Amino acid sequence: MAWHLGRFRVEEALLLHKGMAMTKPVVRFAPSPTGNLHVGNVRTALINWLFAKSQGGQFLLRVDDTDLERSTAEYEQGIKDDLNWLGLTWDDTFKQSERFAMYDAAAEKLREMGLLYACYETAEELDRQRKLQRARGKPPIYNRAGLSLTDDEKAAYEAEGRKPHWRFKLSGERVVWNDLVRGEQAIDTSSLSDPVLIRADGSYLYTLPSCVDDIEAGITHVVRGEDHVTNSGAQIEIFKALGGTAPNMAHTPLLVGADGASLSKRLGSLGMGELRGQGIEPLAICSLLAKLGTSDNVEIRDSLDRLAEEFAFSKIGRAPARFDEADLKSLNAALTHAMPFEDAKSRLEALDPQAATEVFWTLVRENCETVEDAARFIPVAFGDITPLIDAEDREFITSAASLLPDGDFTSETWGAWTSILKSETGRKGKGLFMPLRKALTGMERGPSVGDMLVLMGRERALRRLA
RNA sequence: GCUCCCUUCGUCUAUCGGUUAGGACGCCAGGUUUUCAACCUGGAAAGAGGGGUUCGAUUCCCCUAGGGAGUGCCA
Repeated sequence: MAWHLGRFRVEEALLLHKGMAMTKPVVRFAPSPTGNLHVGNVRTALINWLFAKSQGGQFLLRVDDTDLERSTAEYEQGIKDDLNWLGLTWDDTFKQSERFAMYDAAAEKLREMGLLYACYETAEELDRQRKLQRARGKPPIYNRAGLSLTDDEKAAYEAEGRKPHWRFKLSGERVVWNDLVRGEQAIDTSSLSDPVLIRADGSYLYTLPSCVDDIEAGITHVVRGEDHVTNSGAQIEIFKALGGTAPNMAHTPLLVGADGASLSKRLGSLGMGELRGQGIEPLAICSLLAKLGTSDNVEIRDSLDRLAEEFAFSKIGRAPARFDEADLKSLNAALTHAMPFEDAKSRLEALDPQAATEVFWTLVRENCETVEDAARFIPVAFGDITPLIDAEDREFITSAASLLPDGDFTSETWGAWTSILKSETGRKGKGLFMPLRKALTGMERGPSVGDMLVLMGRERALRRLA
């Protein structure tokens, strides 16, 4: 037993030592401004952010807008707005479209090394080749024809008016890394096509700029979805060719829909704007996305900092996790039930200034799944409702009205009133309370009637009992 | 087609060969002397299938099935 303890101490000390020796992580989230953020994107952003914060590191926002055609300023702003709304603030941000000179220099370096070569096939030709290979049961890998082109042949293509696109020459060897989520990971680059780095129109695909920026920004960890694992294999070779060391890699399993099928079809309706419009709180989204697919229980957390404290790559599983909107709603309900008035205040004001009081909020919040649900109870307290009075209860309600205690309503009123009613009418339990609830609030469910009674006041109460 | 990854209650998961297979969410029942919510107590609920290895497999290996991803001049 003693040596056991001793051994644990040693391991712990080693871990501690490693942790202290490790430089603070720098991570980045790199969306393309060609659309809005959806839950999958947000999860990647969140995991990066949580990891950075958990280690006291930096979280950078890199706008991958090398595709000038599809990128828009609106989407870029939308992404930033969404991240801010979620609380995923960044330490620094930059756009790839402002750094073409750096990419040009990197491309030139690769050309000089003989690792970037010109190819002249058209997209259609390449497509045909791939189909042919596939039909023969072979993997559709680029045949590297461009690599053996003579200067004359290239000149002939250029004379035809063809412009080259440029591919990176993969080593053909196995690239191995220790993935923070997947463990030891190996990609056989001989099973990959040499990636196109520069299009025929001279524009860059994300592959090279991403590596250049990661090196330049000192990115220590690339954290993204597992749809990027093969990209990582190729990019590690690019990192090395450019003289950098590849960052640590972490590839998280993708999210799937509640039915276990791909989430992609649903993503359109699950933008942050949509969720916000449904009254979903940022923390509900972050809590779910931070815990889903991990060994932690999926529970609401009251702050991003708390989520960061609990974050660890080792908790993330390797199987795809199901994203269910119903889970989001129930987490949001839990958050709403306990939400402090201050957090709800401005939104209550937007519903109705009268409703923006602490008394009202703490009374109704446990019956709300979203802050906006409070709207249902505003007419009960401050306006008019249609009383629900069943024929068989008519007589009871009339006598109830006549027995209403005098004076202003207080927290004592309800108890006093119902006690009298109980002895006068012989009614008790549900038979006593439910008719009163339905008459006074017009609903079968809701917050405590006694408290609502105080809020609505004598005049409204009498009107409803009449 | 080919390559990679995955498969434990409905869901997220724990289990580092020997457990009454544990927890959480959800669900069901009861309680808390009106409802809802919250809370408390209890309950139902799982190792995809088939082969091995082993004294013993949820755990290790293989096959099958199912799911995810990649295989782009997308990211």
